[in-house]
Amino acid sequence: MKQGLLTDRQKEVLRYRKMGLTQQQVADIIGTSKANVCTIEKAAYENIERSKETLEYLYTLDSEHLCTIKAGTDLFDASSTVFDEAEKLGIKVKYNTIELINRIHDSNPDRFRARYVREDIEVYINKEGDLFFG
Amino acid sequence: MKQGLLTDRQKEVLRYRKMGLTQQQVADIIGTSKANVCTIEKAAYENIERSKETLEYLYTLDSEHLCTIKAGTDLFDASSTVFDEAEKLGIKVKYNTIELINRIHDSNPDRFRARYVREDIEVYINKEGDLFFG
DNA sequence: GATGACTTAAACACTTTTATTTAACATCGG
DNA sequence: CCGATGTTAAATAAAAGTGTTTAAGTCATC
Repeated sequence: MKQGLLTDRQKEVLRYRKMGLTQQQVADIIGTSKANVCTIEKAAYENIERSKETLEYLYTLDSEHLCTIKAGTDLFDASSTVFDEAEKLGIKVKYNTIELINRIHDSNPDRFRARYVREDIEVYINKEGDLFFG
Repeated sequence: MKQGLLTDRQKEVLRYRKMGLTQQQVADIIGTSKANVCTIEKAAYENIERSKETLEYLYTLDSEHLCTIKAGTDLFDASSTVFDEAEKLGIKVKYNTIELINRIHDSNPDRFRARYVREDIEVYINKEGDLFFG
């Protein structure tokens, strides 16, 4: 059983690229073509994407879909929606408004510009009132 | 490109098992042996583990190694070390002592016996002062 | 000590992923 | 237009992962 999804080759490329090297420079260092570096890098990001999807799936296993926060929504409006939808399902959300907003924000800070959501966020809830964001 | 790491078979088994069925019952439903259900379930959990490891790795990519907390260390001593080492690097840790101890502990509760660390913990830090534990 | 729930190992056919080459294509700044 | 950077497609050999069977192995409980 391999540890993690990324191969040694993929990690190698990722590390050099993170350092700011071009694909050609990485290719020279690890002794291959730039086309190959591109392919390896792409495969690495696909693996990362798949890892995220896999863990996402776990949340949905014992949770149900609560609502979708649409891109452009104000974070404060979104939190109202979450509470309303949870109430419809008869589930008490585990967090107060402040905690809820922090949790949404922390789940992926890149998805916000100030108080506004940049891309759709799927919200899941379980019977205990835990929330997950996809 | 498959979506997520889990195969349809693995998801199927996971879902039935989550419902509380025994491996034998699942085996009867999906038409195979209980030994096979066990194998599929195991493979599913290995894939989940690998997904976690993969995303963990991402953190360490834009972080640098701060220190190693040796097995046997008192958690309170460890937190002092973390602050000292971060200061040497000129990075301000994002958390206060209490938050830090909670974060270390939450990262993997099994690694502790009361206040004592049971196995070595690698600590990584990024420029923002975020900490990650490997 | 038999039964039910679960785990493990070996072997197998099968599918998917990986790294690689080569050759072509897109973009953009100078 | 040229050169650098990056992407893509097709082909291929090697490696890794999957589902399956069979047979043997815990471990707890009645």
